[in-house]
Amino acid sequence: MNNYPQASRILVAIDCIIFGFDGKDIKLLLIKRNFEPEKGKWSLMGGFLNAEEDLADGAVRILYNLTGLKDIYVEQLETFGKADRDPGERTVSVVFFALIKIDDHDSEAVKSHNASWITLDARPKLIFDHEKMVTRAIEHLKYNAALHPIGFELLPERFTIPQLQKLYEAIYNIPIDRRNFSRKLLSTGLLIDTGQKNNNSATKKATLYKLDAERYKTKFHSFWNFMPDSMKSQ
Amino acid sequence: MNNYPQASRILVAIDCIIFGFDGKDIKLLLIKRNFEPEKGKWSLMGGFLNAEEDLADGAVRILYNLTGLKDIYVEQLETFGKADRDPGERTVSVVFFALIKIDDHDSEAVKSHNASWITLDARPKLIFDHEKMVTRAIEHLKYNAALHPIGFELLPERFTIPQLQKLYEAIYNIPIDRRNFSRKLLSTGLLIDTGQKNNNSATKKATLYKLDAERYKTKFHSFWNFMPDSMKSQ
DNA sequence: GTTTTTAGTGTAGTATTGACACAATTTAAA
DNA sequence: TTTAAATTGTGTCAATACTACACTAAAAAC
Repeated sequence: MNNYPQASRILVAIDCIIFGFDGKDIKLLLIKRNFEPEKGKWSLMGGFLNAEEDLADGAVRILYNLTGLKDIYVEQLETFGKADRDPGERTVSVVFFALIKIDDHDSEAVKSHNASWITLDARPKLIFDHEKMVTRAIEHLKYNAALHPIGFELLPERFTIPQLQKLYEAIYNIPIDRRNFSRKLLSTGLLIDTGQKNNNSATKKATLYKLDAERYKTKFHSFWNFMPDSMKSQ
Repeated sequence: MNNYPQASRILVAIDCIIFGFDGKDIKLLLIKRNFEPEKGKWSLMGGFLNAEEDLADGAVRILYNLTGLKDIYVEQLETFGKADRDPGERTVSVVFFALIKIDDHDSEAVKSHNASWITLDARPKLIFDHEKMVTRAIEHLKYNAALHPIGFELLPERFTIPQLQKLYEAIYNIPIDRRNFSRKLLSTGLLIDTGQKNNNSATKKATLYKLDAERYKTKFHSFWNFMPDSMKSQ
């Protein structure tokens, strides 16, 4: 069966931008390629879409191979399709955006892929158009974290409001007023007080919250103002 | 040169969702296929990505073929990649989202492609997964028109505030308070009073505005609240 | 002229936000 | 044991933005 004899068949790649948060900095999971081409250079984790594989399944497969995690937050970000983007052969790359709880990942799998967590500031030069992909992903993170409750995906299941604030301060690289932030967050009704306190604090222990899973699902697509208005015009 | 001998080469299609506004309803430009496969059925305008063509150029080419327009608002929306989405052959489709000023298009080109403007409510069953693509595009329009000044792309260069309001009411299918809408719009500083009045009105003639091109560019990525808050939680 | 329809502006009450101060908790050092 | 330092939790007030309204002006039809 060949309905489209004149059309070109093209390689379809999948590349993954994987963000994590260590309590202080936003980090990217990048691999130092130990295979050709471009062996020894830094790149995003990726692979090719298989002939009979759904696109979304391909992304999950590649993310699982690197992190050992299956239930992580993934969004399709954008497809990069400049004709000359891969000098080896014409390749269209579908880029996925993933947020993971950094402590959950399988460090053996990461090590075997020659991958490392690298802060955004310290990221090396990347192959092909991967730097553009990362830039686009950072924009996406900044844009969406202000409107939708995705920040939680980067934190442990139980987290404190100060932790969440540090996360947002890292994303936007600005200081946020503690009191206004706390008021805004609690008013969303997304947070449930677990009754527990954080114990890795050297001073006053903060309350541990968890997400209200039901509300999180139903309200995910609402718009929120997680950030001060002044930030949103940036 | 074949660096990736084991990977599969796949057809890459481009499909375009083209929105227009006739002053009353949001419309979609759909084609009734006069070619195989699925001849006689309704679908989105599309085509295959050429071997040495940039992805974005492919979208512009396909949009130009159908509408005769080159400078239109286009965004990449999402790539659809279910393994079985095209029964003819495995095809990954990159979907583009376009907004056009409905009076500007080349009606001869549209006619020759067997295409028609169809209101959202009246749209027929579409081939493959095109209905999912349309649903996704409508979501995207609703989401983005509330936050960014994209509605203007559907109106003539000179437009009135009541026209703009009818557009937003059509997008969200809700009535909007005239006075609050006008105040909010003018406060963005995006509108320039042309000094002219609309003359296709049977009663009081409305002021014609145009976009402040400079402000439009620099402020495009700011968040705005074009819609009442009550709407945004839907 | 009078009526009908649409456009343009104003205002008062309410809710949200931003900028701030103060009290409470915990550990470590004095 | 007390004190200091750091961090968390809560409260208040003024400014701003939003909502729900009412009124005036312009244009054409009768």
